[in-house]
Parts: sequence; C-alpha cells; structure tokens
Amino acid sequence: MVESKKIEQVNVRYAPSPTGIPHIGNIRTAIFDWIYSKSKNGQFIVRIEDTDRSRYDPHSEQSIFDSLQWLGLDWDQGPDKTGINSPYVQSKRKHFYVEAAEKLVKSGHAYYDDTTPGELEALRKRQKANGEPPRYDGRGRFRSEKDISNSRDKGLPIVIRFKAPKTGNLEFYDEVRGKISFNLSEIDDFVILKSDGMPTYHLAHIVDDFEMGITHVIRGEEWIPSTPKHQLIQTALNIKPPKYVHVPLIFGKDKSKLSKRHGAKSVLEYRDEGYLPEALFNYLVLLGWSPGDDTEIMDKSEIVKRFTINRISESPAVFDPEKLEWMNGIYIRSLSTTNLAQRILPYLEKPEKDGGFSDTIERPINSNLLIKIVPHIRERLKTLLDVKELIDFFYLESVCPKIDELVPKTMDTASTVKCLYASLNLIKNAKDFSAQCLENIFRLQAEKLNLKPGQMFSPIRISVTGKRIAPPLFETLEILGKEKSFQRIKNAIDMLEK
RNA sequence: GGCCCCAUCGUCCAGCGGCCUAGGACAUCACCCUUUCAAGGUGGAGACACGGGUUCGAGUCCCGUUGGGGCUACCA
Repeated sequence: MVESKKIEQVNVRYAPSPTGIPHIGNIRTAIFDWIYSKSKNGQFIVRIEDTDRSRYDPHSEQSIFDSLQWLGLDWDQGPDKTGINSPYVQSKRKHFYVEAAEKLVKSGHAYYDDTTPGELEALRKRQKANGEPPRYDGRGRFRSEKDISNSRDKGLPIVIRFKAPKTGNLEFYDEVRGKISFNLSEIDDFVILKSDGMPTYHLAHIVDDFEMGITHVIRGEEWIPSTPKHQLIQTALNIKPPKYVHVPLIFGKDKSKLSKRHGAKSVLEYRDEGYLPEALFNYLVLLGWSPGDDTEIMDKSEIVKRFTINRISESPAVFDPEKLEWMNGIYIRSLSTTNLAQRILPYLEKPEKDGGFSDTIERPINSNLLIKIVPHIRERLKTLLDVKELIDFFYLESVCPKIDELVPKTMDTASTVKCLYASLNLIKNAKDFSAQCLENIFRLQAEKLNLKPGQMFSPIRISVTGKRIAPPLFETLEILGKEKSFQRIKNAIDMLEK
C-alpha cells in the first residue's frame, strides 16, 4: 500500500442569523457550503447565529430550515440534531463567549469599556466634521478597574473591546482571491462582548468555528474587511485559522448587493411561484461558479463531482430572473409525466386566494385527468404556477368565451356560426373521438368550407376552452370528451346568435 | 471621505501568453416548423473599460487611471 497522507476531515458550516427569510444571495452561500462538504465527504453543519436579540425573529428561523430542506441541502449537524458539537444555537452557547472574552481581558488583549452610546455618537459626529474616518478612539483603554465598577454600580452599559494593535500589517490568504492585506491602523478597538452579555459576530463565530472544528469558512465577500479582526482574535486566543473562501456577491439589476430592497425574493417565494428546487439549485450554483466548460444543465451529483473552489469566480454576478425561468422550463420538460403531474397537483389544490384552482372546482383535484393533460402542456410551462391558467377549463363545468374573441378577425359572425354548426355535426357524428381522427375530419371540413385550417380551428378552440391560448385543439377535444365538447360549442353558437 | 474587492457581449459563464478573425447560454432580432401559445431548428446583431509597461507575442502577467461594488455599529 502506498503511504496515504492523512486527509483532514472537512467541516463546513452555514451560519445564518434568524432575522429574516433567507433570500437568494444568502442561500447561494449555503449551496456552496453544502456542495463543498459533499465533494469532500465532509460534514455540513448548520448553526444559528442569534446573538442579536433585538432583531431575532422565530418565524425566520423556521424558514431557514424550510428553505434548506426544500432545496435538498441536508445537514449533518444542526439544532435539530444532537451532534458532537451541540448546541448549534449561539444563544445557548453564551458561556463559551463570555469565557473567551474574559480570557482575553486577563491576557491583556481586551478591556472593559463604559463609553456610552451617546458618547460614541458624539465622537463619530466630531470625527466626521473634522473629515476624519469614524473610528473608536480607544479611550476605554485608560479606564481603571475602579472607573468600570463605578459605572457598573450606576447601571451604565459595559462592553468588552478587543485591544487592536495600532501599527503593523496583517495578511491573510483567501482561497478565491489570494493574498489580501490590511494595515492595522485601520482597525479600531471593536466590541467583542455587548452590554447585554451577548457576543458580537466577530467573537462568537471565531469561538464556534474553532470549537466545532470548522476547516473552511465559506461566506460572502462582504466579510473580507472584517477578516483581520477575526485574525486578531484567533491570534490572541491561540487558535489556528480555518481556510477562508469569500464568494462573490449576487447583485440585483442595479448592480448592488441583492437585498429586500430589490424585491429580492426569498427562497420560499420561488417555491410558491412554481420553481423546481433542482432548477433553482442549478441556476444559483452557476452564479459565481462554473465547471470550466460550457455545461449548464447539471444535476446535483454532477455538480458535486465537478465542484472545486478554484473555479469560484472573483467578480459579482447579477441575478437574472429570465434565465432562471428558462432553466426552470428545461427542468419541467425533463420530468416524466407522472412526476410532473405529482408536482403540479399541490399547486392546483391550494385555495384560489393562494394561487390554486378556482374554489368552484371540486377537491381533491382529479389527478387521472391531470396525467392525461400534462403531456400537452409540458412544453408550455415556465413555472408550475402557469398550469392553472392553462388547464382550468378541463375542470370547469362550463366556460364563457368572449364574443369578440370567438369571431376571428378574418371572418364575420355569420361565417363563424356556420363553421361552428359544422363542427357540432362532426362531433355529434364522430365514431372515433381520438385526436388524430378528429384532426382528419376537421381538416376536411375546413377545406369544404373554404377556410384555412387555422381559421376554422380558432373559433372552436375558444368555444371549448374559453381562451385564446390553450393546449393543442384536438388533444383537448379528446380529453374533454364528446359531450362537453358538444355542449360548449353549442353554447358558443347560442351566444353568437343572440 | 478612508480601507478592501472586482472589471470579456445587455446578463451569466469559457478563455488561465501563441489554438481568439474571442466560444457557449439567457435575453433580443430574422427566418423555418405550426391549429393558438409554447417548445424545437437555423441564422444575425452584440464584449476583451482606458493608458502604460513585460514579452518575439497579451483578453490572458505587472503598474496606473477610470468605473462599479463592499465594509466602515454594542447587525450579522
């Protein structure tokens, strides 16, 4: 046996904060996390970063898990599991952070500060007025133990700040961009433990990533500027840093970071609008990564197989809803009839107000009928939500076509009525009600009436479906059946003759 | 303002010094197919931000300019 290098177990985490429903940009990071962990046979860990109590929203915490689940991003460790690194919620790990912060104070890397928010604001204001960069001036470094305990007695808020070196250079290696360096004069004494006893992100994630053995921190590019702070903490705590993978941001149409302001939709909204999770996954992974050739349509396993960090791009990507829609169509068309019908059904079942079928249509929805319809609408769909509009006439008792739509521009009412009467006869006398057969006899009839096929089919289509845009006519008639087809054309004639 | 990151068609990507008169995809336009709408097919238009280097040779490496973005909280 060849000597095998011991390969380090890869541990990746997705660490969202429950302050809102995950949107596209946020979940794309989770996708990268997941893919990378899978590609390395590592662990995918979900950790909830709820250290900001004022912004905490329990509802969004649930939506985080719903989003991951829907996209098929299964996690190996997380709040719902009792893993070796439990608990996976920061508010339940407070003691780790307090301990670390106090340790830093003892070792002289941090200090208590009783500067009030008001004083801080005044400081920033003054700096701005003087054209100076707004930065904490380190005044707390000179507070004595006595000062602090006095303030504490007065009930003033006390924080712990990290004592950042004033000079020198800091450099770190980003797996996507290479070396990035900062001047330490840029970094002020930042807060690591807030006055409510909770840690800031900077402290909390460093402690947790270390405790949980995270090997790769995959996060958005917006974190690059605070990475030196994280390095400082690591050095002071004598912690070996993980590898950093800063992925490019996703932009909205206006080329700025995607956010709610763009109407950036949450993952769950895409679900509700009839997007397939595999399509969204595929589309999103292509925003900031490519396999190196022109392949675009790839399933999860292929993506996992081909994924490498060095193919993550350095530049931001604009989210293009149109391309997502196109890709969704590709995935819809690739589904088998029964599978597609199964996926469509829940959308139809929903109450009318939530985008489902009209409430006048009986539930449960007839799925055998749906399976018959699906082959004829498959290539007409961009989203599963499109289905309703396209096929509701199959399920309705009757339809009411618009008179002005019934009469083609190239015909008048009299000739339209004539054409419909002829159709009525054909339908009544048809022995074989198959699409193929119907098409034959209707084409023959058109010739007799001296009409172009399209000309003749149009009034029939509208009579029967109530719509201008519909699935192919003869398949529609076949599925609808003789009786309903007859009835609806009859009804259209009545309308025109009135 | 300061710091950091980024820079190929409108958009997403390919290109990692010669294979590039720059390739693919979405969108767009034209045509074909056609019973509506789609889907599909064929073709067209469309980009290396700019200026300096390095090199026999630069979209590809370096520097600068410009432009865009991010960060600059007791938010993450």
